[in-house]
Amino acid sequence: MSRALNDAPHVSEAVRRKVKEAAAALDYHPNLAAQSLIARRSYLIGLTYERPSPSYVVELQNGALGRLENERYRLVVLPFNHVASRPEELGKLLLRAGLDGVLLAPPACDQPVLLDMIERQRLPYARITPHSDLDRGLVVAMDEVAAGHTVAAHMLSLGHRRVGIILGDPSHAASRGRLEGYRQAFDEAGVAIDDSLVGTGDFTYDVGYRVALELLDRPVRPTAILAQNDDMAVAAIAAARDLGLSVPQDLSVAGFDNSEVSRTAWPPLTTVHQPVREMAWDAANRLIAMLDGDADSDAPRRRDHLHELLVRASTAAPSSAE
Amino acid sequence: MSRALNDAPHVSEAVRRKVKEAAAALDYHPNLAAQSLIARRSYLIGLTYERPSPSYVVELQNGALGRLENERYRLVVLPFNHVASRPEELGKLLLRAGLDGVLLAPPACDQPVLLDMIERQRLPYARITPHSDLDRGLVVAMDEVAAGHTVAAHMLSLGHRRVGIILGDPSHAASRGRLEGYRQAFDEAGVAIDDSLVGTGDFTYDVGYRVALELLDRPVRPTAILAQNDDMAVAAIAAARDLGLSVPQDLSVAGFDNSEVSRTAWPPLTTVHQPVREMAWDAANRLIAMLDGDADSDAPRRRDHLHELLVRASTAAPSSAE
DNA sequence: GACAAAACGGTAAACGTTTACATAAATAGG
DNA sequence: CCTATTTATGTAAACGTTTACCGTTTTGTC
Repeated sequence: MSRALNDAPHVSEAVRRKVKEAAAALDYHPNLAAQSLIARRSYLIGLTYERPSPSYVVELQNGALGRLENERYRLVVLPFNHVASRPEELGKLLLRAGLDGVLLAPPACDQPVLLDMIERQRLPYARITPHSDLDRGLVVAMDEVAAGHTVAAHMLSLGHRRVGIILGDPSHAASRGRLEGYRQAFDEAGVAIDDSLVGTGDFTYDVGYRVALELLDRPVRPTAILAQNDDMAVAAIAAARDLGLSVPQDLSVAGFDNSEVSRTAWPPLTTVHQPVREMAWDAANRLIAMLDGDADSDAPRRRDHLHELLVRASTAAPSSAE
Repeated sequence: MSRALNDAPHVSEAVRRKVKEAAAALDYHPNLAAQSLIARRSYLIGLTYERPSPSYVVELQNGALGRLENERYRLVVLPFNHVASRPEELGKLLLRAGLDGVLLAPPACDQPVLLDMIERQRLPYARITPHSDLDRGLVVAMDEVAAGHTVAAHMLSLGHRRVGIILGDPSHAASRGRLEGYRQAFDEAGVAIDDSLVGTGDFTYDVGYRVALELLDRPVRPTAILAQNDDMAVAAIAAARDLGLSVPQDLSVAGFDNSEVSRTAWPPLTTVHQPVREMAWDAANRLIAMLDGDADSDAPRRRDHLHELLVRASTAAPSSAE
């Protein structure tokens, strides 16, 4: 009888014990499908991602699993690349997987088509570090402003004053947030941002390289470059090298994302690490809260986590000759 | 009507189309719990592992996912470390997760207690690279003999004749298999294994170091060492360095496993890579075959995959002075 | 055009739980 | 001791599918 197993009221202690003993003796396990059917819940949470970097995927997964541990929920992994690459395909897969909710990491979390499909079916979801539509659904992100502030403050504290900036794609919220953080740090240090030293990239290596060349070609060269992601930062290092400048002696460079390339680059890149595990934990946490109905309606739909600055060999104090 | 959606016979084309259109219009998705209930299947396959190495986990997962793609089955990840570390706990979790089958990677696949529990509940399972009880359940492994052969043949082909061997824990099947492979390669090359140059370790760094010191202390020093895993191989490198020998000039060293340390060691270690992805694919494949009932009863319960030799900087021809 | 056979469509039982409800038993109050 | 109240237990409906069964319609053959 289900009442005994589930510690429901209106059942005597004696019967409860007997039932439980019998269940243990037969090693009986309740049928989850039947429970799901009646509860109208599968107790399955999906996780989609596409990042090729193993460490990212594992961090993401472990974060979510950490929250799901000791819960009834189980984690189903649904990587994007294992499916046709069209968001509609992923959407169908998600909707057919019978999930109670889904965690969306980039790039799935930024597919409006996918979000439309999911919302249409009323499938609860949480987005991890989305780059656009930041007010849609439950969002867990990094505080880009704070991160930008930290990395800029690091450069300024080393003594750099002529600092070049390579922006990412202006349509990305991260790009604007990081720039805002730079601004705050410059303001606090009483240093003005030299607009002629601000170039606009698009997060790709190639464009980053071109912008870096332009910045380094100025009559008064910057002593440091803040790039809004690692790809553009390594492009800046390459550009510097091609101009006969060495990093960090002649030029300090900092990136963003703690990507694989930031570690393998030479010199290794000072960069900002996203607290992936923590964010995934939080995303799972808020999704569960939503599913279990004890969602604070006054809880913010978006939550920002703190970054971590990784100081590596690509930044140093400007040489006194400068 | 379910017959129309499921392309069952005895339903007219017209009705079928109409039903399908209506279903699409309402974007109806069949309730998986109800389907599971009647089919007595959850279409969930579990994956347990404990390896801290992200690349291993991702390879494992991607291999399994690669096979599950386009199947009804979904993959549920159940890492060991996220649970209490006792195998009984993991067993309970597995049995309660309502899985149709489970893929067991080390160390879970080597827990007799766990296997007992799983078998008792008739939960189908496949073991990936088990180290003991190799004839229990469905087993997907690396052909250790072939791998041992390859790495030994590599050493011999470089010209080494006095080759030291550091065995792993003799109770591990891998240890015996790899040694057998060494033997075959030596036989083929017409070189005798010098028993005085064979030491027994236990796969740990410390013991590996001690054994390596002993081997290198012989009056006639070996020019190469075959270690049965990477930890012991890097221990051998350390031992050589402590004796003033440089690798690979004075001593060539090869390991096994392509572990993290084999890449970060200096010099990077020549080692044998397990085809993890491929094995996970195969494990999922055979598990599915079993679940779907089209299991060849004459198919072997164990399958060996081919390794991959990674030649890196720790092996070279013996210096002519030797 | 009649008959057999095949194709089709409707109905209901079954899957294994939970839960609401009804009934029965125990307890308490008058 | 009887009634009112609480507490315990049994029963049946419900969850959303699939499938077996049965009756009806269509098709094909002579």
